[in-house]
Amino acid sequence: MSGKLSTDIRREQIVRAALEIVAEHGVSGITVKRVAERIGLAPSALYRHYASKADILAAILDTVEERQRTAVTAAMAMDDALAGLKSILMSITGLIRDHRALPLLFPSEEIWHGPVEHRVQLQNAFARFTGSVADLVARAQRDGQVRADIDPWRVVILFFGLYVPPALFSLRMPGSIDFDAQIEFNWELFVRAVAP
Amino acid sequence: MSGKLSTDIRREQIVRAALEIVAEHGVSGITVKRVAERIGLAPSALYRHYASKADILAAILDTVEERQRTAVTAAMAMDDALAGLKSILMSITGLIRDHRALPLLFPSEEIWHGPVEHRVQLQNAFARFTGSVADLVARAQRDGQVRADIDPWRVVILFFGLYVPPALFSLRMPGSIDFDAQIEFNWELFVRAVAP
DNA sequence: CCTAGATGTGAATCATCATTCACGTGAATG
DNA sequence: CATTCACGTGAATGATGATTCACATCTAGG
Repeated sequence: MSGKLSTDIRREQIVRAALEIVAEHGVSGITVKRVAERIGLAPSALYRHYASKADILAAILDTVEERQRTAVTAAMAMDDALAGLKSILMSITGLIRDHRALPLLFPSEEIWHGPVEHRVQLQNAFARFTGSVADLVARAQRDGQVRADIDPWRVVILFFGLYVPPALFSLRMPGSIDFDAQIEFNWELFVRAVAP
Repeated sequence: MSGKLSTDIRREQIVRAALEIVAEHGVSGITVKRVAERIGLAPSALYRHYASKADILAAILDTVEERQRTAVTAAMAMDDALAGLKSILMSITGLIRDHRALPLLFPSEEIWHGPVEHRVQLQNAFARFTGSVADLVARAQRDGQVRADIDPWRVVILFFGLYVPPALFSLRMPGSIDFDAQIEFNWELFVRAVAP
């Protein structure tokens, strides 16, 4: 019906479809059948483009990882460390707006107890991310934007608290929260909390 | 081998086993076979005690809900509203220590797209919880412990940020975080952030 | 002691899922 | 224009999972 398309396009379609499915049915809701019918193919056709379902998951992780990486790189290049932190926060919230699935992806069992490469991939991406955030915090401390008597790593965890709950709320109780306004609110209180 | 036991005991065993499994394999990892073998029964035996797997999930929700409810009730009875908030935070972290599964339970797809009763049950428990926290925040505002110019509901979401990320971190990257110390840290910065 | 109802079991059923494979088909390239 | 190869399909296959059921066995109450 819908003609043949190149593997490049199909791979993109598959990742996009899978990400949508995660938002609607969770990571364990990703099913070869579901992905296939969402892009109008027979299940078996997916194997022309990815060797396995695990490969699809890996591709999802790649996609998200790359967007996160560019966001972080841009933020690290900023002069104002605190502004860099806010830039990361904004990039992440943008990412979450695009893929509401995101807050379900990190804790998902399929990744953590699936093939080891998934775990390693996620852990590496995560270590890079938290490491960069910690760097920014430390820089902000040197610049007197953040009180110097606290452990940057602790601040990183607190930083996650700025967007994870809003993301979960807007996924699970949509309408009960104004995502952007809440992020803005959380950021302001965060700045207050860590101010010297 | 292990003799026959009363349904009351079996039901408790089943819920406990299922909760352990959630911590190890995620909510979608709950399997009749797994639960059964963990308590030394044949899979079919579970149906003597619960009508279905969905019923087991509901029982899990009941258990967690009840502990949360008693914790909140105690906190609401306190004179000092801010101390009440901290008391809730401490109860929740205790709950999380007992059932590391907890932070996976709330967002899980099995609950949100399973039988409608699950969704309703969870939403109600959640509404009760957030409502109580919001009450405490409002009281703290009246008592001058929290600045009065902010929306209590926003503070509630921020409050979640105090324990959700630490819980996820200690589940997924155990050893990378001192859970109790991080909670204490987050609480202190929270107090600073919302102070008048 | 002895029976009835509560517990427990293994086999069977039906569904879903990932994956494979022998077989079509279309489009670009010579 | 013909061929080739990437792309697509439907029908198996083998796992796994929830659930049922006819049948065993234990145990409490008479």
